[in-house]
Amino acid sequence: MRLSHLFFSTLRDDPAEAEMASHRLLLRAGYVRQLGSGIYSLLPLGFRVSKRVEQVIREEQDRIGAQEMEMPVVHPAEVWKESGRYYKIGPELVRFKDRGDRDMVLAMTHEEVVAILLRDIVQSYRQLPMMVYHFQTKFRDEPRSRGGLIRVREFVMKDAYSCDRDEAGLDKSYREQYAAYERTFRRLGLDAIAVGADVGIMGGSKAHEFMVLNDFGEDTLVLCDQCGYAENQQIAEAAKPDPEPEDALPTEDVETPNATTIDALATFLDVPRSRTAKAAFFVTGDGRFVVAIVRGDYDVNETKLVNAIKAIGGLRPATVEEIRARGMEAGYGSPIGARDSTIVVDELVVRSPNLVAGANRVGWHVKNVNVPRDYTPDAVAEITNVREGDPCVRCGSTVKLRKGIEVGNIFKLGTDFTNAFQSMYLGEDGERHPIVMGSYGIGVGRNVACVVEAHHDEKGIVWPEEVAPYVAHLVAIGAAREPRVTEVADRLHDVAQGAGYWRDILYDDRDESPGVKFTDAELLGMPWILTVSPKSLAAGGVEVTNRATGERSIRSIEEVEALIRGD
RNA sequence: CGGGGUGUGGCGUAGCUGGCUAACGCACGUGCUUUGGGAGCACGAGAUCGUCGGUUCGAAUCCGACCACCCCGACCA
Repeated sequence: MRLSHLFFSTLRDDPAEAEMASHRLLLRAGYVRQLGSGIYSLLPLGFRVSKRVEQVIREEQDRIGAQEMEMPVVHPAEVWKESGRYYKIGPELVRFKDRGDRDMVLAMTHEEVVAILLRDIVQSYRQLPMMVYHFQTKFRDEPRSRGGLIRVREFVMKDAYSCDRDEAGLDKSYREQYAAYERTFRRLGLDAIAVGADVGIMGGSKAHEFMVLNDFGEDTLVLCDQCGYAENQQIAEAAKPDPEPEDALPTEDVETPNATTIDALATFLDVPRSRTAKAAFFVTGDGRFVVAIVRGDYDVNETKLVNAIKAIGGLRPATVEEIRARGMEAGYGSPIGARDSTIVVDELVVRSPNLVAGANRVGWHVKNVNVPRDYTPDAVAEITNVREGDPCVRCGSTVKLRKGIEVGNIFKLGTDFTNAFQSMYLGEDGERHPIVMGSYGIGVGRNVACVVEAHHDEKGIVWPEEVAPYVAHLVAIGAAREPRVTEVADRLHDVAQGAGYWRDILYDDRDESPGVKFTDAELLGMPWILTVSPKSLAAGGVEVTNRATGERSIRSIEEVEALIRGD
């Protein structure tokens, strides 16, 4: 590919909006362009990288016997109504009408379609197990996109679906996908770790997320170096040792002016935050009012809270008015005297005697509050976030918290979808059974961005060979002075056509100064930079530079041809 | 949706407080010179200053509404 005709342009200045290295470099080097919030075009270079990433994923899916296919982006809404997700999922599911006034949706994922296909196609246990996958555009109208390709609204995802006779079969498929994912991310040059995760809108019993550590990550991971414990903070269990036992003392009102936060309260009363109880107020998607109580030295984990009370439609923070309407006071809140509320208490609070809690009047708290003596919980559950330095729930050592980006996930779906769609097979026993499903996703563009996050330097991108858009970047210098330069460079470019794994090389044939060409070559990040110049020819051929290590050497033209051919 | 911020040629910005010819660097076109690390000179093209409305003799600048984008939160590959 001649750079003079490549549809791209490099930027000398950093784009103002790009904060992450991957976003900045992909924009500057001409791989992607933004069209709208969370909506990107892939320019030819970006498209090639994307296809290379897909190819790695494809090979690893094929290796475990998954069959590639393709399912549609636009679905009749009936499909999503039948599974119930049309009603469960909020505005991130884009709904519209076609010309016949029929409800339609843009697909966020494809469990429904797979279940329908299974219903049509699979009749007998002999057809199982079976795994399918496709690369397809998803549209999710996310509340907020961010980080360039890290979080977008339209993106291509590899989603695979395993279909088994029973749980044991699902376990096997799940393990195969787990292993395929480990191989996939290793080949992409990503250090991904698998963490246990919440099942979210997918339902099902078990899920792992594959994470790469990154300060811009949107998830917090709880990691134990000692025993290898790794879970998403959303579900990681908090190990909370028993407090010192004390006799329950009588409650006592205490005036606490302006102590609307735990920090202010603890400072004012000169007690540790662990001697206080914190109240957080939420409203569920279906209108229930929830009071969550945790000890002052912990934070509420909303995922655990949602799961503890099976909140429909998630949670949103309650307003001051809503809190007051239930007999409580924001900033001075506790369940004492609460009305029309679901009271969920962290189990540690039940074990902690004589806490300071809100009095539900402005400027006042209550000392020596004890549960269940002073109020009655509707539920007691473990609903706090693990904190940095907490004891590991598995081995007792100390955990650390790190930010991570989710590059892939695997879910044990079970039979929710196949039951909803009556996707049954006839078993050896002559009975009809629901097919047991798993689903497995990898976001292609996000992985491209993560590869750049992991593989760049101050000059630009440094592609691993496995995903590089081209194996080599050929730079011709001093062609005006020495006709042989053009002659040799053209020849190398010709040799590259259709040759080797990459089928082509990038050839900078532009009439630019050497500085511009070298700078662009380093920005674009091909694994090998080939320089043809009067100097290199005099020295015996072509200068070959390894972009990653900076090592350079002069090779004969024949040797370089062999490199390009991939010999 | 709540909070914060930004919209001025392709990119990065100045100008806005204190209204009056829209400026600078890069990129772009032509010519000459230059050619192993973001070249020089000359000439040139390119912006109804996000949109709509208001104030005013006069608005990029002041006021209002709207739109878009970015950042922080609530959600996910």
